[in-house]
Amino acid sequence: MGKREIRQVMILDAAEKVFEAVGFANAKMETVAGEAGMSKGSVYFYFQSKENLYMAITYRGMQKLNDLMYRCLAGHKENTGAAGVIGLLETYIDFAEDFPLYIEALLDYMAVNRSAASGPDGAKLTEAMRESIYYQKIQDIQNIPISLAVGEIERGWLDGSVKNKNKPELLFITAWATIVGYLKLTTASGKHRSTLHKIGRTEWKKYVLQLMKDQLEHP
Amino acid sequence: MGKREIRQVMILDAAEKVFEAVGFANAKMETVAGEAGMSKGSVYFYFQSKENLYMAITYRGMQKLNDLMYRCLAGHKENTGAAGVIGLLETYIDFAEDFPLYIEALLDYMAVNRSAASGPDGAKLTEAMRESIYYQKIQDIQNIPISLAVGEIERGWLDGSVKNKNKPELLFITAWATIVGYLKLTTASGKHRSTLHKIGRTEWKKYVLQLMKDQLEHP
Amino acid sequence: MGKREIRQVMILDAAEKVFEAVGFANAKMETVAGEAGMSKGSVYFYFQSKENLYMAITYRGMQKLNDLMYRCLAGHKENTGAAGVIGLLETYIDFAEDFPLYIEALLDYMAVNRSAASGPDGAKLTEAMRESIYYQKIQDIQNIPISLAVGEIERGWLDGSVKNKNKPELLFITAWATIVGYLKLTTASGKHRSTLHKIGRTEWKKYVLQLMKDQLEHP
Amino acid sequence: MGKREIRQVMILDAAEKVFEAVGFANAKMETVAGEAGMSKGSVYFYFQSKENLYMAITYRGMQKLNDLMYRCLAGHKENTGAAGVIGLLETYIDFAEDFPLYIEALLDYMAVNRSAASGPDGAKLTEAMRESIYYQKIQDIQNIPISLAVGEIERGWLDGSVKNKNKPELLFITAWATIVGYLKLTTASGKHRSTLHKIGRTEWKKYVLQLMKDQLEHP
DNA sequence: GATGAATGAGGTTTCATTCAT
DNA sequence: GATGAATGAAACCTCATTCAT
Repeated sequence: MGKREIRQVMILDAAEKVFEAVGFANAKMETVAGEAGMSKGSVYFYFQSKENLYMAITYRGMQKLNDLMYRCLAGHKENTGAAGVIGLLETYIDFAEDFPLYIEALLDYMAVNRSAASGPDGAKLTEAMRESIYYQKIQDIQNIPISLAVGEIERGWLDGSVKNKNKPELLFITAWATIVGYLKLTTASGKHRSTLHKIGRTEWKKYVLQLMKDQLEHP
Repeated sequence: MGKREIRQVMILDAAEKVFEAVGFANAKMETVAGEAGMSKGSVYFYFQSKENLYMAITYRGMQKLNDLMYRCLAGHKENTGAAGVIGLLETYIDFAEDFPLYIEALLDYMAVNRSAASGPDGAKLTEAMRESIYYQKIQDIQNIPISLAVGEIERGWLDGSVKNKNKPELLFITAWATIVGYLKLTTASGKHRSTLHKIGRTEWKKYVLQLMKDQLEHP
Repeated sequence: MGKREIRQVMILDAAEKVFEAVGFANAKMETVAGEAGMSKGSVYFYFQSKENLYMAITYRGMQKLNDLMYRCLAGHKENTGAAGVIGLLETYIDFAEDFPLYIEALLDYMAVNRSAASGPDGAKLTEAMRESIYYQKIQDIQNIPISLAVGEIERGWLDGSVKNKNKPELLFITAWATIVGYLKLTTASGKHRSTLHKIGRTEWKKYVLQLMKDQLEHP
Repeated sequence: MGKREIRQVMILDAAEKVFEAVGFANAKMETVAGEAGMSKGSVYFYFQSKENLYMAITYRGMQKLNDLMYRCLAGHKENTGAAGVIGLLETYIDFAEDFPLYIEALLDYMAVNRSAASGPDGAKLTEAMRESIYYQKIQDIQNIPISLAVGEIERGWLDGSVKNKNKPELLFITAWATIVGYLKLTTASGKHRSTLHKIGRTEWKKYVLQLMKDQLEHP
């Protein structure tokens, strides 16, 4: 890894820390630079705008997630499709716990992506994000997770481990939503996670995965 | 309703519209005032800061939700506890679809509430919100929905309609998370809702409610 | 004149002073605000950008020039066309001496106006100027001086005072260029005017007007 | 020409191109370096500051102009003084058309030169220019053109070709101003030259030279 | 000598909030 | 009470200049 890449990583690490702590809108580039141990100018040298920096982080998060999912499936080659699906979900839960900022970023990305032609105001942020060089890069890989999950569900149909005949997307999105929602309910600025109404994380995770398993096997 | 209250409501309505359209951070008090058909000074006369205005909206949302839930239960007095729970969930789904901003606001409130002592920076937002006169008012009523749900589950245990013996909170939070997550996955700035990966809203709602029913009846 | 107009004028006066002293590019909005005895925010309240402020000044200059020219012609109704032309030129010379910044601004305006589709870089200034609300207003009145001059020359043809049968524009533009050029040769940042190579201003003015007179009468 | 000189020339050529395209204030050293096919560091190695680079260009322009004027007079040794003067003017017109940036630079130089002690602010530019090593060099040769012209006029007096007995400077400065002014009226950023109010360049040049000839012969 | 990453002062613009009318 | 002009603290971003490699 060249010096250039190292410094880029330093900036990304610093930015993640800052964005996670105070949120994108409240984060100052100055703070990011300070956290990275360098000057504002350098941050702008490597990333050209605040939005671009955010998109770079989003890209990193998407890559990380895809990487984890591929890795997970690699370990489930010999297992049933159902096991693969559950493995992917567990991977996602862990990812969401470890990198809440990435989840936030990916949700923001989806929102931007969805709003084809947003209103007259507040569109500047959206515009700036779309102009980022990372925007397209993310486009290219954003559908990998859902494709993998759908693939595993279909594999489960063939090997008999998945009996639920609803659309794969229906199954997966519900699971996805549950995880995202749980994160939202228990996270403050992505930083502080806590017990919610007497339910601990481990307990919840076990319950949800069991629920998903039941769902898959439900005829 | 006196003139004062009328103007307050006009401001709240306008603020909701604006916050929903561009998000709290990007919203300008000027825009809110314009949308409300009055001057910035008036907005500050009735609400003392942007954060306070947001907390007022949050309070309004909380009241609305509680109202709907009470109303729902009133219609389920003769029904089983399970039916009551499902009714509450359906109420919440509809509430989330009709007032995504309220959901957002309530999540923000929970986040602020949770972060006991946030970091040295970025604490300003949090601080300002906690100083709002509405903050305590919300505190007092924030647990009503979950209490009602837990109550219905316990009633279901007694009348035999709920067989799942997991902690009531576990059941309810999972359902809650699923709904919140789905909203996050399909909403951009609270404004544009769309179909996600071929799954329509009605289809999804039916599926989720069925899933919840199965969960409750699962021994 | 309402309070609003008064403050606008105060800002314009201050801005003229600052722009004339250091040039548009080197002028700071802060300095303008200070010179006007108010805050930066106020300057932005009345004029929305630095470019817009400059265009407002340009518009003011154009209005001033037109006003002086109309006034001049009003005093020459009984005179020959040739006298009218000379009057207009004298008016312009005096205008140029009294308000060198206006000349500068008008030249800038013409340059922006001319560069229909400027190059890829440095076009931002141009773009910002064209977006000013004053840009169109100037468009509408920019041709008045030359029209008046051409009109006087044609009147001179009829009354026999102008014998030069070249295109009126040729006569006028040459005169115009001479004045503009002289200003350029003797002005530093529009502020300091001095004697150039032993030739005083009065001497030069007399000579140039005589030259123009000769030109008009030249068959 | 050594390698050093070659690189200097490459930088000067690039800088001229850039300054002409976007103007000195808007030009970036980065762009200059890129246009010259080398790094910013190199540009700073050969020229020590942006202002110094501009002064180097100014010096180059002054040299070029003087060279052209000497060359012109060399071809007019056998001709009358009047012919010499007209020749010099034609040389200057062509020079102005071919190198508008040089004209701009020379005017800037004169302005700096004139403002003995400019105001408290905005003096930085001026100061930086005066500190350039080229500043003095230009001082030494800046009066050559006007001296040559005055010389030719005086020669014209002797040989009878110039009958106008006004101060030579008066004659020459008026011609000079006309040319400079015309350039200002028809040039945008030194790049785009266009027809002004139906008057083409050739037509104008012919007219102006004739006008000058008449002036010289006018008793 | 050449390079280009690093710096940081400085500039424009925004917007929550205040307050005189 | 209502208004909207005024304020000024930030925040983003630029770019001339430096300097280690």
